[in-house]
Amino acid sequence: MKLEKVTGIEARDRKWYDDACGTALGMELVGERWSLLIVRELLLGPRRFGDLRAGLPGISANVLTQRLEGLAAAGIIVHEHLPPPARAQVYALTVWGRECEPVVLGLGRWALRSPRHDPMLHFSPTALMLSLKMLLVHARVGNLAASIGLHLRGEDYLAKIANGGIQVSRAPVVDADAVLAGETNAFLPIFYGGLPLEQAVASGALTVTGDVDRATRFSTLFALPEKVVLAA
Amino acid sequence: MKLEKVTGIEARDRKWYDDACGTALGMELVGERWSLLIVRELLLGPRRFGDLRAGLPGISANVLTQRLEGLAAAGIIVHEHLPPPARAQVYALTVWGRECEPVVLGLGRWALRSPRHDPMLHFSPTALMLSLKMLLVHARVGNLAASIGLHLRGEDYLAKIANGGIQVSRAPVVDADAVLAGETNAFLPIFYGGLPLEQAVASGALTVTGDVDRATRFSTLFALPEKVVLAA
DNA sequence: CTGTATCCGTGTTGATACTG
DNA sequence: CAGTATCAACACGGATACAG
Repeated sequence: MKLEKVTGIEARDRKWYDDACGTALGMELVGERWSLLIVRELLLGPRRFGDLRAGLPGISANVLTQRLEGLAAAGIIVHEHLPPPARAQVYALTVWGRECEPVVLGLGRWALRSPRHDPMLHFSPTALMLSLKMLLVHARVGNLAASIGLHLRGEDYLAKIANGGIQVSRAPVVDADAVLAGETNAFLPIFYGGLPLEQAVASGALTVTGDVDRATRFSTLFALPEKVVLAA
Repeated sequence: MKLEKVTGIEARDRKWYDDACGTALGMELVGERWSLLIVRELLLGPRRFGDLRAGLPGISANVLTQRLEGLAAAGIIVHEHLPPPARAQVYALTVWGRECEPVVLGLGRWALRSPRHDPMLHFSPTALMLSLKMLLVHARVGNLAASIGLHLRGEDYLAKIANGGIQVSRAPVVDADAVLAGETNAFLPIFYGGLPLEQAVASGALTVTGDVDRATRFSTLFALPEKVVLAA
């Protein structure tokens, strides 16, 4: 073989920041293209290769493989081969990996003040569920308690409002007070654009079953942060 | 079938994630190589081109130029040409840009659990001051009030402990209770490694003037997060 | 279905040298 | 001091082919 191995090592060194600062290390760990979005897709539980591709518009298989290897080598995710007869492989966050959720949410909340944000782009079910956690206006919750199911791209998700906070998970929507179903992007005008839920239902953008009142109250708990005004 | 203009546009598009998720937008805004570290260097106030190069080991001038342009175009920083006779150019965070401080600190705090962290690498004065904010153990502060000056690479910094919290800034060390001076890396064993301040002074690694008692108490307020144990 | 391993065109990075 | 110009590596994304 050639000296590719040597140049490969040098290339890796060049990718690092040589900085003792934790933030620099953080960017080495999850700052590569796609890495943090892979973490995002795993925040609601283990996923398979194909699930990740579906949630990440435009990533190619080889790059996804590389990133998964890198994240696993760093101890942020683990690659689990489930035994037969399940015979599935999944990628899951480690405990430490899950601890970066506040960073993922905080970055998103900050970035959404940018005028550059375009809500018409692809929006994965996981991203939608996390956005609820990201953009809940705590002051609006009051003493509401609700368990709202979301049916997105064939999967069940759950959002639970209790004690002024919210929990989201990928879980069957049984014993939810109400269940919403529709395209992920159809939820944005309702949760963040002030569109009344009943109007979205009337237009056929989504469907509600169960306690419509509670679903309607739920739909008003969220808000996008105020946009930044850029000086010309 | 390919026109050069078209490929140029496609190339730009390729850099983005085409994702409505805020986290993806955040990675577009500050996820490029070096970008978040430039923001870090600006968190304590405006800096000049040369200051940034000095704080960022290994960045090249052309890349720094590109990143500054990108961050300015995004509205995260502004490039200010000061009028004569000052005749200096500085880069400063916008109000919105400053708002990502919690993300910078949170990412650093999370990443420092990695076994990959190497405290022997380059450490900029700004990174040291921010690390105090990042790694303060609130429970240890009690009712301590202290104003500690740090003299780092010819510049004065200030850390103020009050009301159980900490404030850091780039400011003259006048009316500080005590002033510490030394290489940035010399502070790590003291703040995060449990090395007694007096011992570091005895070894000549740094100097203390003023209220040594208070400086010593100050030096015990911080801790690195617990390291992650990686499965073999 | 779940990846892995190629090749290839292009863009980005970083080192060096250079200019105002 | 504050950038710009140039250029050789290399990483990326897309396509494709292929293996378990």
